[in-house]
Amino acid sequence: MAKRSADGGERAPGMADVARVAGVSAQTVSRVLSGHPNVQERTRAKVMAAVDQLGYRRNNAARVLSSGRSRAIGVVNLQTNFYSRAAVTSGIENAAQAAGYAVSMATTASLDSFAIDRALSRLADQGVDGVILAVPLIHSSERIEQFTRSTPTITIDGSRTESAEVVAIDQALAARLATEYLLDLGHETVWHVAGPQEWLDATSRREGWRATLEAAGRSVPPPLEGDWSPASGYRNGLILGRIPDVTAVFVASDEMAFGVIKALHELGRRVPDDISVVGVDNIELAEYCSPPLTTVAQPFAHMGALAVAHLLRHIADPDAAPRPTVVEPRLIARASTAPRAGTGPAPAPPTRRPDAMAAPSRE
Amino acid sequence: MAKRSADGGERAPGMADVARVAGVSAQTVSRVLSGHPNVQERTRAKVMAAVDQLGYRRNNAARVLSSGRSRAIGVVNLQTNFYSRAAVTSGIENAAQAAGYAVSMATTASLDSFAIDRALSRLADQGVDGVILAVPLIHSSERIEQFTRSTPTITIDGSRTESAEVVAIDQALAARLATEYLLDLGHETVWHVAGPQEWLDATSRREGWRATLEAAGRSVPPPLEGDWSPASGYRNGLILGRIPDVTAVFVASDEMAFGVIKALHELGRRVPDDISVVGVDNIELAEYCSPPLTTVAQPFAHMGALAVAHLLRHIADPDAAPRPTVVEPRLIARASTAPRAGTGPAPAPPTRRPDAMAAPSRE
DNA sequence: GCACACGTTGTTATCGATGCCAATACAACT
DNA sequence: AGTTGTATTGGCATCGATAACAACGTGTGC
Repeated sequence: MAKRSADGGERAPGMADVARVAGVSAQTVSRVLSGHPNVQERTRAKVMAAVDQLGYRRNNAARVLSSGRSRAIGVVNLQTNFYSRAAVTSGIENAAQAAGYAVSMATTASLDSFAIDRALSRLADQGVDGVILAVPLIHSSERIEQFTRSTPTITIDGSRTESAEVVAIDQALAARLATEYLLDLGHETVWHVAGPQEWLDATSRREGWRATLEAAGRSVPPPLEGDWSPASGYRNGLILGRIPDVTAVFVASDEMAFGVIKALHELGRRVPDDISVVGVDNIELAEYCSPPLTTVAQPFAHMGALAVAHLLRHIADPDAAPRPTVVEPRLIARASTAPRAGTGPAPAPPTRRPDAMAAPSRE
Repeated sequence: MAKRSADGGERAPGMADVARVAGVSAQTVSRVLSGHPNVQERTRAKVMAAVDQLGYRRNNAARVLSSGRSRAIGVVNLQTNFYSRAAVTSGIENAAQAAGYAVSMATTASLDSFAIDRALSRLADQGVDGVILAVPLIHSSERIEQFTRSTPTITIDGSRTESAEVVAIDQALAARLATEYLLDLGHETVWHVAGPQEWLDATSRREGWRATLEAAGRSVPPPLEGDWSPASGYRNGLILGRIPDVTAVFVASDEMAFGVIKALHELGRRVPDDISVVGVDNIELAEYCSPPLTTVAQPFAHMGALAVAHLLRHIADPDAAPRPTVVEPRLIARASTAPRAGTGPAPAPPTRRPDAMAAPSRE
């Protein structure tokens, strides 16, 4: 019944053992270890000495049971190797760790509400204090809504439920930055390879792209759609490359963008000479593949940290008003884009200075 | 003191509540929920009905405290976005989840024993049943050894401690596959951009490369060294590209390999026409960047799953004999490699039959 | 000089589920 | 019929820490 260390019949020391060695009560040991202010310095020292001597560690399960708080947060994530997911997760872990919170992961292979509900269930069973939902929530369900109502929840990337706070990157702005940059280079219009439309950020990018073109009075080509994978970019590239009009493409992710570029190359269209390509994400390889990819950098780690901050605030004060937060992406110009062939060496003055390269610091 | 649901004064239902509604004892509820065999079907149904009606969930903390097992495993990981780390982690999460175990993450920014010890501490505080150490352990420490002695631990990628089981990819074989492939293409010798030598898999690759060259009676060029980043590959590529002899390079990771290729391009050396490049990892973009990268694929997800399987076995039976396991990598030939320039369409007879892809034999 | 406040420490009840053991019921055997 | 066995169920102690409250000693103000 009791937990025993693996190497013998010895049981791990408990607070009572520490208390005995230090000559105080268990409660005092608890106070010392929790950093409670009202403890005499001498007592504190005695306790700490006993703790060191016994190699004592507090039993987390007992603390959770007793205090009702687990000091753990859960993250629901998609089971993929997308750069963006990993980057956000990493930001979350750092921030949580710094705040003294543990992170429990629950990945889901599918986006249907059933699968997501299962992931949330696992986290609830773990007794997490709060949850960061880092997957798009296409269809919410009654069970999910009930969960978000009873457990502090932050959603990332635009998953929307009634009772959760949202932290997101301004995807419409990302699309606008990319599209305007291409228009400023003299391209007549800009084609788009979108992400899967179940993803809210994919639809936001598509709408941002469309709105930008319309605002500039340009024709809006029919959007293509991929699934974020390089392979799907490649497939779409094989289509785009066969359309003579195409001189500029905004692709909804870097990984798809490289697939597009590969296909264009195979069809004999040069990038950027014949066709300019802009991606989104600024993955680490974006600068080192050929050609270096112009892209829109997203502050993933920052967003993860922000999500944690909001979540902890929400845990501390469940009644605080939700406060949606949007962080801004940034264009990074590289060599996959060029002035439209025929417009000459001096492109029309850009609406924004292309100075984004100045400090391309990754986070 | 008690945990209350966020939306009111109601406390979450406990086993006693379920028992009352079902008209049985709490103990019977526990048995039903644990899948204990000796429960009458009628009783089980009554209990399940009560559980549904109340929306009851077992309190994890109480279970852990009472049973002494947490059904959670910990993973120590490096705080980076390396593809390999993410891929292994994903394999671990799937396998753990399938086995009904939760996963707790602890990332470390540095590899020194102090930082790793802190990560292990956090996991120990969480009360995990076992740990997968997915970072290289350069210097073990007494505290780390003590931890691995008292907690089931599996190390991945060659971190070695006295008392932990090891699951690893055969890195020497990976190096041999790459090097032999290049020699078979007619290259006189093969240069090497190694990973940071604190990483055991980096040194294993370097030694495998060296041994293969020596076995073939070739000269062994001085190895270069990067830090896994594309940028470091680029820096090394700027050096390699200035050495006329170089016709073939084995780079210890795909991301560095693309950095190398970019530098070679900038120096006017064509890949693969002038210089062949082989990477390691088979990241998703390897096929879609230009040129498509010949690389050695590593079964990351499989390794993660294997690590979990071993760990759970070890948790179930702490006295079982450690059983180191090695899984085998696989060469994937793409377009970044070509027969040595000047050897004509028919390369010199290879030192080994170029069947490396078919059935990689162990050494 | 007395009452009161405050800082410090100890005592007790409690969190919620499980392990162990006992008790019951009912079937199967000698 | 008596006895043994087995399946099912309940009672109680327990896991290890914390919350709430009580108790103690000391200083302070009136």
